[in-house]
Amino acid sequence: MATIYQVSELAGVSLATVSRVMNNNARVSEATRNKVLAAMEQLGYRPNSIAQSLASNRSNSVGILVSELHGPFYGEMLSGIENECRAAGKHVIIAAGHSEEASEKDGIEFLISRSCDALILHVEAVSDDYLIKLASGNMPIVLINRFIPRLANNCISLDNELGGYLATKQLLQQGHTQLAYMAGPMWKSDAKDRYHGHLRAMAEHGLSFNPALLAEGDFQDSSGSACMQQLLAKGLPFSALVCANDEMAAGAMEVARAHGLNVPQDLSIVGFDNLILARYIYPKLTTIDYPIGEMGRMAARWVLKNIYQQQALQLKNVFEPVLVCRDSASAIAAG
Amino acid sequence: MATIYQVSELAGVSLATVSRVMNNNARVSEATRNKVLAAMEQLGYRPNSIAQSLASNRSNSVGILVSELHGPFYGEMLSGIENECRAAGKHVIIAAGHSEEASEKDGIEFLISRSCDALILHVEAVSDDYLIKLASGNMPIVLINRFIPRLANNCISLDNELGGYLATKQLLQQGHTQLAYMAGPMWKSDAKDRYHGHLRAMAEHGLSFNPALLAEGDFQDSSGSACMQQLLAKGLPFSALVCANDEMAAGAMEVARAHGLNVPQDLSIVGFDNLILARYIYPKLTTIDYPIGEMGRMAARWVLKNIYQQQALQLKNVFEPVLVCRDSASAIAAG
DNA sequence: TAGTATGATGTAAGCGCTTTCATTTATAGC
DNA sequence: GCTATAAATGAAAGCGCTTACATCATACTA
Repeated sequence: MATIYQVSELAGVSLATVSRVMNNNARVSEATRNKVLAAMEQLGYRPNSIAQSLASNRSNSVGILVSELHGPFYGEMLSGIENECRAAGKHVIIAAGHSEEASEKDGIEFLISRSCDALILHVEAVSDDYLIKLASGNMPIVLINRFIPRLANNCISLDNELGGYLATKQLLQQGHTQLAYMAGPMWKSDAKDRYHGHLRAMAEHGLSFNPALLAEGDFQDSSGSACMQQLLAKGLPFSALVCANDEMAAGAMEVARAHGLNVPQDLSIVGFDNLILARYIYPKLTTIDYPIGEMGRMAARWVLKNIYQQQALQLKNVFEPVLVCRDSASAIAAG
Repeated sequence: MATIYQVSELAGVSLATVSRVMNNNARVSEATRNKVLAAMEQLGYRPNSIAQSLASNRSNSVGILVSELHGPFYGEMLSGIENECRAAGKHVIIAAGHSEEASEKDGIEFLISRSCDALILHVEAVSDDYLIKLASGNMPIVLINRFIPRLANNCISLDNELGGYLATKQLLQQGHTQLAYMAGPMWKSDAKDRYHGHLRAMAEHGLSFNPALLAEGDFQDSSGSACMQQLLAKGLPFSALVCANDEMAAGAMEVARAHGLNVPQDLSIVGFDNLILARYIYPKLTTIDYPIGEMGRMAARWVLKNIYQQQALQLKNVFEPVLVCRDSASAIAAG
């Protein structure tokens, strides 16, 4: 690979001048600029971005930490971020945190040591305090899907409570009165918030929540199946089920079908996230849309605006989920 | 951030010695090593990997180019690669090529300029020649899901032809004789190979292929729906449909259902890829398993073995797909 | 006991770029 | 034509590391 030095020699100018035309951050005469560009062209010169980063202490790359690289949810998010960054000439470096504290911290350290200019984090296991401390350092961070009051400006989050509320309200409005709730792992704030939304809707309709109709899963479809088994085993009647995410809803639906229950005639089900699979399962899942791709894009914009000085961008910190009506929930049968 | 210099000062040794304990590639006395480790600990030292890369001309990171960041297929693949690399202390830098030649080349250039030690590429738009030329340079590359004879050693591929054959054969063995085929975009080699497998199975069973029962889609579910419409519109009878991938199968299934066809009673459908969605759609999709996660892992191992000298690893270049029987294909109804 | 491996550590020259500061050259004002 | 000012360029010092190579101490050999 040609280096800046060879370019400068060929063009008959100094290193500094070549650097100037690359970065166009200082005046260079038109004639010199052309000489340099020609030399670059001729040598097939490509700047070594590692060296640029070391020298400038800026890497033009933003670090992203997600829980997993697979799964529809993170894929959408990554894609949103990458698109936006790429369009602005910034690059992404990705690490996975696997929802484990040690691994998340390790990933963050890695991204920092990689000289990222900013970090976009989707972390779950790490504490608020840790993040607050991190944010007070000199690495800018933006948090996706997490809300920490003291870091409100750095958070791009969804109103999960509202989502839980909307999901439940839909069922209530369809006449259901006996609802079961399948929660996500309660140590995750989104799982908790969604559950609280559910409770609020119930209360608003004057219904008391029956703890026996609550099951706690882990957001995976297998746990949706397991929870459904549990719920059914209790023998308590319920005509509707609110699931804290789509995957558990899919697992639950399968078990329901195996038990001879028709969805939605015998049991209405509402999910949460509006993953791609919600359109594939049968019947198509009524769910709450989580605009994660859009939120990823917004996080990227946050970075572009705050770190790369693209002032014009409009930011939005909290997104509101909306209900997507499909076929898995219907009005309760007469009687 | 503390630098190696401060560590060396605190420990009372030279820069070189600190570097030696970090890399453990030279003997350092136990006493010195401990002093250095203690100093690192005390300062919370983390090596600056940019500087390491620049100095050593190795980055301990492998570049990955995928077509898209979202979608179940690439997610699995990325996840497989990341897991394997992470376990070996290597990191991944990801770029998306969007199946466009310019974009793929650009991504490759980016990864090269980032001083990756090797590249794992899932490219579709770029020519064989380009890749052969690239491989002859000094950046090691491994290709996933693509087979180029002259680069056979660098290819981790699936026997797509066999997959197409197996899918078709299953249907044939179930007694079907009138099969339709829904292909992927024929300019993609995997789409072509799968189709050829189909033809081979047909020929083997003495059946001639009816071109009117061929539809070419683009691997997306919407095109699966569109192709199914086309096929149905022709009014030609067929009792089974082989789809070049699961997503088109899902789209096709929906349209079939809308036309009052029961799957599999009226129409058997076989997909390809065994994406996660194959288990979610109803009826569950009979399909060909594409072990993409495993192949990603293998690509990572290729790099570990060939670039990072982990000799012990066992490599495998071509994977064989297997049939996964679920509920969307059944023996043809009597008569 | 001198002579020689051998192990442990230090010295210093880069890696390819950015950026400050100094210097040269062009432009304008009078 | 001569100075004051601005514009264009060059020189050189890093950025935080790695890695020959040199040096020094120690342990063996004969």
